[in-house]
Parts: sequence; C-alpha cells; structure tokens
Amino acid sequence: VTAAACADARLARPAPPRAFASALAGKRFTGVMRKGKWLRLDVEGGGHVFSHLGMTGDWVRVPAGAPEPRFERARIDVLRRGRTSSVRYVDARRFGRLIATGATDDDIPEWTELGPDPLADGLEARHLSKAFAKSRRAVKEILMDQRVLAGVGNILATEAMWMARIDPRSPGASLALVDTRAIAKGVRRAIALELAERKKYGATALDSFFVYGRAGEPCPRCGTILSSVVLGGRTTVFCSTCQPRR
DNA sequence: CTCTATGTTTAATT
DNA sequence: GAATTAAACATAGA
Repeated sequence: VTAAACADARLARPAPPRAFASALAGKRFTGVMRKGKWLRLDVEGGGHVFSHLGMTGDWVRVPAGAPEPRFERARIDVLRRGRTSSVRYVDARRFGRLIATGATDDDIPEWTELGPDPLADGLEARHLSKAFAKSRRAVKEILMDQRVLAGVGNILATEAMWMARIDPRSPGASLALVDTRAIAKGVRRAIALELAERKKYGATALDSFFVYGRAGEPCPRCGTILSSVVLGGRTTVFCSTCQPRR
C-alpha cells in the first residue's frame, strides 16, 4: 500500500499531513469490517483505517495512473498480484472522515460507541424498548442516534416510521410494545427494501422511497398530502392521517 | 440569489 | 447534570 493525503480529523485541506501515508506505506490490509456507516480496515502489524462517507463521500476505483477525479481527497494505491490498482476517496462536501490510527492505538470512540448494526446484528424490539423508555425525545431522533442503532439515517428512519404507521414526533416513552415491534419491523423492512433496490438498479442515487423526499405528494397508502417537519435538524416527511401521534 | 441536501460534532441554551 | 436546539462544517445543484 502507498497512500497520499489526509491523516485524520477532517480530511485536512491544505498541506495534507504525512501521518496517513506513513501509517500505511508498505503495509498490508488484513481485514475489513463495516458497522453502520463506518468502515474499518485492519492494517498489518496493528492499527486501523476508519472511513465514513458523510453525505457525499465515495470510494472509486480508477486505473493506475488515471487523472485525479474531481473532489479527490485521498488516494490509496494497492499492489495486488503484481498489479497496481488505485482507489480514490472523493467527497465534495468534505463531511466524511478518514482516520488512520497508529499501531498502538486501536479503535476510535466513533466506532466503539456505535450501537448494534440492524443488518449484521439483527434488531429486536426489546433493544428499542430500552432506548425508548424514559426518553422524551422524538422517536425518529432516537432511531437516528448512532449509539442506539448503527447505520440508520434520515432516509431509513423516515421510511421506517411510515411503515410502522407512527408519527415520528411521538416521544420515545409514549410508545407501547406493539408500537416498538412495528418500528423494529419497519427498520428491518426499510433496510431490506433499499438493499433490494440497490441490487436491482445499482448504487446510483435512489428515488424509490414511499415518503422520503415526497412532502406535498399524496401518501401512497391513504392519499393524504404528506407533511414535513424538522426533527433533530433533519427534514422528516410523514402522513398526518395514517401515522397518528402517540 | 435562495434554498435544500443520503451526516455528525460542538457550542449554546433550556 | 441531562436534554434539547442551533450552528457549524463546504459545496453542488435546482
């Protein structure tokens, strides 16, 4: 591996620190794991590389020696079976993270504090009950809390609440066990549906959501015009008729 | 020019 | 101290 640009923190712009490159050069990646929106690569001899794509980040593979893609922030060239391939981290808005930890460091708090990943670890209503109990926060904000569930963001949370037929503003503590079960099922279904869509149409920007991004359009279930509110700084679309408040 | 955007962190306020 | 809210980050595209 050879690597250029970027040590840790915010994909620092001006003069990229050398730490990233020196932590990786000549090493081998020995494993990879995903948890929620984070990716963790194991580096031979200890240490990790952590990657989070933020809103607009992406890893793209380009032929060796290809010109630098627009918005490239970091580059990793890998020698494999005698051939060099190049992966570039591109991120227009720079909300992503790319962190190389030293051999003596291990996991970073952003990784350690993540809750269970619904896809990899499964999701039981029991787990959500604990997070909902005693909380007055809006249930959708709790779902998006990465310490509660890893990987559920605005799209999945919005879709899951619509599937569960519950107003996303409902306080966590107001939910009955049946509600919690419906929400757990909604999260699982929203993930399964999105994965199926991606399998079918590839990783291009998706638009096949029931309610996300559809404020002002009729609810696909009952025809009511979909409403929009802001929860935890995120636009939240829901149906005021078939998602009653608890 | 104005508004919004698939996410998280941090400061300020209640 | 806990919880909530606003602001910040940086840029494209409508």
